[in-house]
Amino acid sequence: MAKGTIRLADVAKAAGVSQGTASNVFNRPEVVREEVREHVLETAKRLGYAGPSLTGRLLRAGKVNAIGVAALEPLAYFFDDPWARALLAAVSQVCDASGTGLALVSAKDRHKLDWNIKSALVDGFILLCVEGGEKLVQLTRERQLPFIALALNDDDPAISSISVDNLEGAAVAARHLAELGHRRFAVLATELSDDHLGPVGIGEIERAIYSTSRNRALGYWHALEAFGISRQEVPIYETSNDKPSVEAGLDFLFSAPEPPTAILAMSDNIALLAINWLRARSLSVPEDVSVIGFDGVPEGGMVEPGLTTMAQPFAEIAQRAVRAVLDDAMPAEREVIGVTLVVRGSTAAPRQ
Amino acid sequence: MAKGTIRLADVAKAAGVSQGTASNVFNRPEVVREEVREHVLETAKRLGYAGPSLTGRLLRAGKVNAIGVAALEPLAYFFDDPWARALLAAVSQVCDASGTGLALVSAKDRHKLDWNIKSALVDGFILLCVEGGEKLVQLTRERQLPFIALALNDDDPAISSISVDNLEGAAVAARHLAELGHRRFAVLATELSDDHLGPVGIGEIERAIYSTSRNRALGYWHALEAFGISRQEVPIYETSNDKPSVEAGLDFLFSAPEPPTAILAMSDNIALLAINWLRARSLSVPEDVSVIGFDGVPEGGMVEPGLTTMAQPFAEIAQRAVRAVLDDAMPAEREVIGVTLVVRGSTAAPRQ
DNA sequence: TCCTTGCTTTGAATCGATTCAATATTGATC
DNA sequence: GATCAATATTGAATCGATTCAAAGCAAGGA
Repeated sequence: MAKGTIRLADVAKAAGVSQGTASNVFNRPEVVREEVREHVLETAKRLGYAGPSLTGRLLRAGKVNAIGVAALEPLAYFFDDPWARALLAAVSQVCDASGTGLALVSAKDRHKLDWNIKSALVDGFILLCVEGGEKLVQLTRERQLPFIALALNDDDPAISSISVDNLEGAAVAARHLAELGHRRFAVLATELSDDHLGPVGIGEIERAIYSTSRNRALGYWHALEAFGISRQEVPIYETSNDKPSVEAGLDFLFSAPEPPTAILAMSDNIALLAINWLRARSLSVPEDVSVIGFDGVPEGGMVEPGLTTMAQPFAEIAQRAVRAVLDDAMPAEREVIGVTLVVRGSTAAPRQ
Repeated sequence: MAKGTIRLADVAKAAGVSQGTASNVFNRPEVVREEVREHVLETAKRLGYAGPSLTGRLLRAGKVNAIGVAALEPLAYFFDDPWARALLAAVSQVCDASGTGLALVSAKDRHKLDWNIKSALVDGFILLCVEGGEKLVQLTRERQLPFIALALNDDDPAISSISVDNLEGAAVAARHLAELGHRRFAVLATELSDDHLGPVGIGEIERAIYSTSRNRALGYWHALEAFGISRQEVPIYETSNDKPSVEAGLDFLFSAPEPPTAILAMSDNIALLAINWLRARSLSVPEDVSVIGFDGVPEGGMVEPGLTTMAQPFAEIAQRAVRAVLDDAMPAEREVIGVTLVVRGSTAAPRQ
């Protein structure tokens, strides 16, 4: 099965037509006389021609018809992290519909990622700025291709980005629980700053470098204060969105003299881990403890009890992001999209 | 940010060097005098040159340095199905290490997939033959690129493929439970044939078109018969590997007069769903019912109790597949890899 | 017969880089 | 200052297609 050394030119010559005609047979068949077309096609088959080489074609066209999704994370991140997964599922949906290819571009190592971004055959990038967003943006800039940043922790209006309304979303989440009657809250946070885990104070929140997490915290506070709950009363524990740190956080929070009846988790991932932990301690959800997540990943609907959460409109985000990249039509600077409360079984009024 | 109309030739001219030298500056910098190199680099920056265009480069090189993973499934399948996810995570690991790009090529619609395969910019394909494997192989053949089929339900030795030893793996799983003392078994099967769900008889198993499922069933039978348990005694329920059909299967199996104490699930996905269902019915795992899965997806290790399963060596499979595709070195026809029993908390001796 | 019109086909230019044999330059040595 | 080896640079060919202005051709009308 020697890889075809047969070129379009060979087919053209063998069929006794010009290269231009041969090209048309494959690209605009309607323009060439049926008789000729069939003859060329037949010749091509006889020669074992594999069809116009993509590289030759795209060199001419200048378009790859594919977009890259990039993150400063190990490649497996795309398949492990629920949020990334949900987002990618949505993106692939959109790509599918528009016949656009999807390439995964990622590396935990900055230098490697740089190389990967430089050598990805794509027309543009969607950046998952979970971590090191600015670096990612910077790396991508050099490539001089359209790109759009998702969940970027940076307010630079020169970078086109789409993110969700963390402030308002968090407020709605906290309000939901407060209205159910909860008064003792605790927050399990996603990363606020690099290289830190554990309980965090008020000042640290305000100075947190990751604005996604910061805004969620501020949203919680804002809503709770309307119910007379001061921010001092709400312990916040910073996790790295994985099992060990979330469990450490729960150990910490539930060793307090008055453990919380309501947990505000900054991601569904954290919330799901928390529910597992609580269950293993025979604390029932939602009877003993209510848990609310953030993101709206599909897994939240598949566990028992279902996870109450603030759902991101993944489909819409994906739609806009892909369009923006493909049309090189950066949206009006920073776009902020709302999230909606989805009430399932993991939240209820506290016990009497 | 007008996309660079600046070519290497422009940079070369502006810097007053030949195009060859300019090319060397980017590709073999050590060969050009430092002074010149810096000058060229500087000129490039001044002009806003985005670096050598990939299309031009690859046209020359003939290599894309990327592989495609294809499946006859909706694109989101790669992110939803635990098995696909685990496999892709492993593949991306390998790609990462060798600096190879990864493109996802998929569509539920055969015609669309055809087009996607035709236009994917890759050096070869890894085929996930969960469904419609032959079609997938056929489509890919036309592209005349190296490919390797994973989990192919077809014994055609002309197609290079890698699969796991389903027969032996299933036997080990059943033996494990039988040795613990179980005598009442039930099987929750993955698809045996198209368009069928529900309880299946012995003859149907033997005639099943999907050899993966068939061999697992045969493996179970084989091992159990050594313990004096005939195949007639073991109910088999065919699911489509999703929540509704698995739950229907459990409803069916546990409405029997003597419900099973051990469940043989043909995928971890099924096993995990089963554990959830049992728990919701307050049947404890493993005290009331033992459950064993198949695949060894990471999720199995993250739930409580951990899932006992037959683990596929994803890393090894990925490694071999990627190498085979990249080197165009098809392995010795069909490769079959063993699976290993991983005992966790979901299996134990039955209650007295 | 000549001209028009509409449809096919041709052939050369082009896309943006890499490659390599040939040539130019440099430095060291006698 | 001449020679030689080592190192740098050049320039043209090449990869495999697409594109489009121009040319060819057949049919119909004047």
